[in-house]
Amino acid sequence: MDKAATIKDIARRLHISTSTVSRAMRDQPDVNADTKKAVLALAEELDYQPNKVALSLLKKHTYTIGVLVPNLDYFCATAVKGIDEMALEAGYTVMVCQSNESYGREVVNVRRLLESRVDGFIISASSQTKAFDHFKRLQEKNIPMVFFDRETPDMDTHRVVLDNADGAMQATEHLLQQGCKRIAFLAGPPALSISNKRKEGYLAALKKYKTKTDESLIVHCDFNQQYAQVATEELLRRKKRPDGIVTISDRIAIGAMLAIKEKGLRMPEDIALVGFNNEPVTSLLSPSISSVDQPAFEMGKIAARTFIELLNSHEKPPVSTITLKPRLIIRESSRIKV
Amino acid sequence: MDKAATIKDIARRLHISTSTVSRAMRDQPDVNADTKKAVLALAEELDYQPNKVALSLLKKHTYTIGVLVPNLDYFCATAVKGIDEMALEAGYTVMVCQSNESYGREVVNVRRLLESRVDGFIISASSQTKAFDHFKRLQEKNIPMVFFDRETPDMDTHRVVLDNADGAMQATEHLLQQGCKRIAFLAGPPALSISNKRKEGYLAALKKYKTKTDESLIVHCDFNQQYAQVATEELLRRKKRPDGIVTISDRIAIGAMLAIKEKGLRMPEDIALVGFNNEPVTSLLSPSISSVDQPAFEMGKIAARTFIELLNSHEKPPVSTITLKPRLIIRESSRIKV
DNA sequence: GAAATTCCCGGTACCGTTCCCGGGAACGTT
DNA sequence: AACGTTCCCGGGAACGGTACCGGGAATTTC
Repeated sequence: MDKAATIKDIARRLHISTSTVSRAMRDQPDVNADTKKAVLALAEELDYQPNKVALSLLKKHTYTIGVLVPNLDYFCATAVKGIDEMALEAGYTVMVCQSNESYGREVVNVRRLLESRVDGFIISASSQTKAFDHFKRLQEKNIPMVFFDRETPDMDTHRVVLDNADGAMQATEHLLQQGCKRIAFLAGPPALSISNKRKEGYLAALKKYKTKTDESLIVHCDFNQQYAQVATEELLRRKKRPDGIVTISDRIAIGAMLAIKEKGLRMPEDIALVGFNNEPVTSLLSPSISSVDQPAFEMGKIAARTFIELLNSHEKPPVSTITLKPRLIIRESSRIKV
Repeated sequence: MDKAATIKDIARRLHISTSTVSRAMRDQPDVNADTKKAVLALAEELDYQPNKVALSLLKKHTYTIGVLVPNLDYFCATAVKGIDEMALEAGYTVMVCQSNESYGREVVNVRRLLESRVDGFIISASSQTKAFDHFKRLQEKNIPMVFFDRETPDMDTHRVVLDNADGAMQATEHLLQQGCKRIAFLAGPPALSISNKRKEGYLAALKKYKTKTDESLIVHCDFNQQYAQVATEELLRRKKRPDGIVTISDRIAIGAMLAIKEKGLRMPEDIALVGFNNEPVTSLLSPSISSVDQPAFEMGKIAARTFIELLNSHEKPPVSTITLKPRLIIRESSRIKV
């Protein structure tokens, strides 16, 4: 890379001081109109761009946000797009790191981003993360951070989350209204907050409708479509098989769907199904799959906005939790024509 | 954010000079074993992390890669994952910017990343980009860059691309072998290199099988599923409707599929269909959609590796073009049982 | 006409780190 | 005893930019 033009180059060629050039570039007072014009002209000619690295060193912030996500699937990619949008508007750039749902990778990524001196973090934690020291260290250093989607227990942080319980509740309630009597719940890793919240909603709906809960109908299947398929096959082999399934993700719902089709059962007549995320694919399958929609793009934008407000306020604001509302999208997989 | 410990803090507390601390931290000679131990211990205690920003200023490189992609859909997200993987391994961090297929946004992103002093760029150009000044300026400044997927005409740059012509050729040839006589081609924006290359492959296959080409069967439909659906509806309304469709993306193929289903036509008996990208969704639809698989993850990894090699070699290596091979995955949408 | 004000500009320190150079102390070599 | 090595260490400059302070010249004010 050729060395880029610096403020010194301009100063030298114009026989003025770097201070003056600096002032001229930033449209500050205390600089003659003619010199300013000369500076600006030469800057244009040399394609001068202020060196953000030097500024970062001086001002002690980098105008970059470290974004930590488990992956870049539909939901996260959409959320990242929202973050990006907001960040760009506010003059920030974004460093995205994927943990691939691995705790070790997450720790490494935090470290790297910290070394790069990001101004703070926007985080959706890996599902395998059970220790939170790496996050707590950030908190001790008073580094701003905002969590979104995947919450972390035992930490006082800003969060932007979905009302997960409500989402699962809507889904479960819907199936109950359609006449389902035995509703299974395909959950994620046992330690995952969103999975547990959704389970609460599922249980609450059953309780509300005075349906007895059967713990054996709750199956943990990671985020794996394959695994979900196997788990569903097992469910369908039981003598008292479920007539409805609520899942915590569309991937899992698809796994379930494959198992149901394989078995030759009809959807929704024999068994109704609801996914979570409202990925575009759900509307394309046949039958199309009902799913709980979460405003991913919005969530990203709000997380970024919260983060930036956090940065700009110097008196530390109290931690806030912003909860967004899910919306059940009913499709063929659960619409029982009466 | 609390101020992080610096090398000066350590030096002061140990009554030694910053030079010595610096040497100790980097395991250099010319430092006594005891002092080194003391430095390391104190560094640990203060959770000292070298300030990369200061280093960047001094060394004139930031160990960050600017990644420019049109979006984060399946293909790009997978490629970015490959880039990320490779970058992490080599000690680089990645700044991902999405252009949302907008030329203006792309220009802005180049500028921002340049201000952030990334060491170079890995780029897949926006489909709306027809002027390349923003890229050429990079080239003039000798800033390393590698293009992947979306090529740019008239520029001598390193590239990692798919053999797009071959991919479309395989798809078209396959349909011809299945007995299709009138094969339509759903293309992308007319200026998009990958679209044009694939068109060439399509035409080459027709020629090879001595099938006469009909320009009216080539329809440009952006990357829009909706538009593809409308375009296909129009195709199907013609008196001499096509009996096969080759598309340049799975999104477009899905649009086409919706139109075909709407019309009540059978796939593949009445009309056969092949997509491009081999997104997971293609295997889930019914009928499942044949698609040309491209090794996105690999492409990302190779692009990153090429980029890093480019950085490390100081004598400028000649521009290289690495071409990866596509692989046609045949599914129900085009498998005609004879 | 002296004083005060305005208008411009330059010098210097600083951000955190590395690198180069120089030099003192201890040791070994003749 | 004089010299050369080796081992450690510190001082300064540099990276590119901004902020603060101080000051000369021109202009205004009384």
